[in-house]
Amino acid sequence: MALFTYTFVNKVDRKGRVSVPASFRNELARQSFKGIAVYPSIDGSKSLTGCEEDVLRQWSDTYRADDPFDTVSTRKRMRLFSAVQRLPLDADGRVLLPGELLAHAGIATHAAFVGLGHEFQIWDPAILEAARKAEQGQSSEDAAEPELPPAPGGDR
Amino acid sequence: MALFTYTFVNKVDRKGRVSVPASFRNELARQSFKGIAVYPSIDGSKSLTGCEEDVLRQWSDTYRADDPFDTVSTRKRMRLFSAVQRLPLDADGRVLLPGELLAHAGIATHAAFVGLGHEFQIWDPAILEAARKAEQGQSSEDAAEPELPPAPGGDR
DNA sequence: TGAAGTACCATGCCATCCCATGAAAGCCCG
DNA sequence: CGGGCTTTCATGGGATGGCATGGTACTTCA
Repeated sequence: MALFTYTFVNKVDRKGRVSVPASFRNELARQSFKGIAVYPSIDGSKSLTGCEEDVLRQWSDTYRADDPFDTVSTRKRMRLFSAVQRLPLDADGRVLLPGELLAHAGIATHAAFVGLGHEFQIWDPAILEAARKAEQGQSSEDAAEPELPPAPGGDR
Repeated sequence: MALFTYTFVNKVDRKGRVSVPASFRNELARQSFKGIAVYPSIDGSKSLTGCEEDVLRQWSDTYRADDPFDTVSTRKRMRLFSAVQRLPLDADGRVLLPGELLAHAGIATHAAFVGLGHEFQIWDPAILEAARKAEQGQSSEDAAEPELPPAPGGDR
């Protein structure tokens, strides 16, 4: 299973192309489809989420057991799957981010690939920085959750 | 499970390479991935923390079962994984510390590998010494907290 | 025929690989 | 017990290949 870590900032060229970080590509190398699955993040943030196909498949399998009359399940699946795009990697390890996705994430010239374990997110670096700051401000009132250490310093 | 002990000070060359102490490497030898996982220490100190990659994999596997709509899980994973860099060992047992991590820890020419049991930290030797001194100063008034033993004597 | 998308090629930097050196520790054997 | 040999480590440098990035040619569809 793929493991995505670290935060890489790459440039987006005029055509909307971005290099997927080499370490991410290595994690993807095992699967048959040479590309990534990307969709607007469902946590409401201005970002995109990407993962392997296998992860989507696994989620689909869990929803499969749901009651067909369960409208919540249907809404979730719509939210999750209806906007997923499978972006193929070109020969140089880049993907073309469609304008729709770029707009959703507010990405213009740079894209930050953020490793989240089995999946990753793509952010505009400035928006990401702002989101981290905002969360750090909250984290003090979040102290009720002892299992989670304070965020590692926003670097760079 | 690996057990890291003692404090080793090694040189950082112009390219940012450091030899991982041989005794640490021996502890890592069992796992498949030949390398270490490093991230800015979450205790706020000017240092890096390192561990085996297998530990990350275990964390990732537990999160993997989470519902994709669980935003708390996503936030946790962001804090856990977004700053973790996986550094492969070269043939001579060295890793390349990226400039970002060197800057965070204030490391220039020397790096102190500090064993902490199942994980370890990487410090600039001078900063480590200062931190130990500062802690020793506090330790008398800190005596109410028995969990923290007095800092061991300087290394060598 | 133009515009948009796609595949292919070019470049410069940096990480990785490979080899060399030297110091220290362990080992064997007299 | 001591001297020389061997091995393990830490360290340095040069060379090669990968990677991010930019551009150009070609294809496709309206």
